[in-house]
Amino acid sequence: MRFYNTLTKKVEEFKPHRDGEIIFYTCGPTVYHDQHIGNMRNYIGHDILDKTLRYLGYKVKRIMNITDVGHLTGDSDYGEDKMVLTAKKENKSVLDIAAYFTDRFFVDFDLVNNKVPEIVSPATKHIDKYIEITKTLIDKGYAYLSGGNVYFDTSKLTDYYQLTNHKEDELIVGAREDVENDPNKRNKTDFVLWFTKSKFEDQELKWDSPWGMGYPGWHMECTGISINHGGEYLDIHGGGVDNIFPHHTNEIAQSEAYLGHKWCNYWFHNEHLLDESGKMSKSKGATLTVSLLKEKGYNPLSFRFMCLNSHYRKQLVFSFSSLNSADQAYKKLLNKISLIKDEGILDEDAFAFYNNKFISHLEDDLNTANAITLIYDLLKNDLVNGHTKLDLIRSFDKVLSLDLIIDEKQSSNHEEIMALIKARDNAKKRKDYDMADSIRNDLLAKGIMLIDTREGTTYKIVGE
RNA sequence: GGGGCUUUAGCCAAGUGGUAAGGCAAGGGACUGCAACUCCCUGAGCACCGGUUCAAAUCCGGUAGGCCCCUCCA
Repeated sequence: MRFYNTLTKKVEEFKPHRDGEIIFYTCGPTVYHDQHIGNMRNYIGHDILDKTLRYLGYKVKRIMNITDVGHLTGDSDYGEDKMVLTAKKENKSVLDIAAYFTDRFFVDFDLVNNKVPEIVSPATKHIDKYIEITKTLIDKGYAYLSGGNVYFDTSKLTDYYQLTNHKEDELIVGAREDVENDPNKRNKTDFVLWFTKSKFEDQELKWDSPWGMGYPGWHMECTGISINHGGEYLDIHGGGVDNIFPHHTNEIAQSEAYLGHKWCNYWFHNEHLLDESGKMSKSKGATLTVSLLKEKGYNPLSFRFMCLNSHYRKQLVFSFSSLNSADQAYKKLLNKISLIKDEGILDEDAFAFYNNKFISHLEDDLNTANAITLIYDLLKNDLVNGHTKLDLIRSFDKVLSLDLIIDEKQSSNHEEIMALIKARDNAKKRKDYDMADSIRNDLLAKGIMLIDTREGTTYKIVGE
């Protein structure tokens, strides 16, 4: 398995710490708002990596956090906690808001057939760990108290910028105008581990700590959760490209300072989904979610199909015309597959041949576009029998998760449907087209679409 | 100002040294009571300029355009 490692900036062979076992951490959602389709593209990318590793036979333990506390707009104490802001606006408690958006997130997560990680943990469940880590960092001299808060001292590290090519002198603090400088910091890249002094006196979620009542800094949760659930060695840590700096950079800093050794060897980052005006943003008007696409009549899997036809490390511009195109292509593909007759016995050579090709595409930095193209090649190959084709596609779908095969041909009413098809054929022979159309329409209303082919009529279940 | 990515047919998109996958759309044809579906056929010399090479979309240099990051962010 080879994929691009942000840490080394190249595509490299993946080797976990323990043979055959992988600890894989994904930065999860901040639940003060809905996650838009761009966020979902990122989770689809992680899902493909997760499922590919399993397909290759690895035992994967995947961990994802839910950020439900302390996500300030900045590391200075002058930000505003988004959870609190939303709670105030909605007149609900912070945890109510978090629970609400967490549920909504997983609805969309499921709509695009993402597999839920083994461990999903809210940040608020690991406060003790954050305190312990912070305490240790102070003891080791990596952290200091200033203005009531605990800061990580980035000047204590020689390779703080290992994940990026930034140069200390060239960093512009406040490249964005909404960021204010924090006078409590010794170095401009220092960041908060624990807050006690907040100008937000109504901060709802606070915990006791050696430094007073307060709450953890933004970067701490991923370190705490991953170490609690994954141990001292992480194999893969993933997220969106925007998290490379400062979030992941700071995670590495505090985690390795705390552990005293190298923490995670592989960093996996997904590029952004853009809209026609540039980067999708939570603050840019209405949030386009997967659920909303569904309401508009799109199959959420068409969106997944669209994402998989592109590469996860390439920016992808979202537009409804490209979604329409993907939607059309996806439907056609399903049609073609539904017409495959389950004939013959498993052709093991053909299975191995195509399966190996499929694996080699995924092993090549997750080339899902080529993996999908392979299905088209397979469909066109007359030398492979239907049964083998179906087995292959069913197998590929373990990774692609596009619901390519609906095994419902033998559903309870199969006989009944076949009888109706026969009745329609007879009606057609009598040229009683009103009757024939009526049978076709009745079945369609029940979600069964008839397909006339040269070899006779078949059907497929279209649902709804 | 610094760092990174990107530019392939109308559109989406593979391809990282040997003379351009696939899909959508479009046109033509087959099938058909009609429709849908399906099947067959048809298209680009790879932003531009220069270099390396027997050979470049693929490597190097430059130019132009687009995008992202540089403490909200997937």
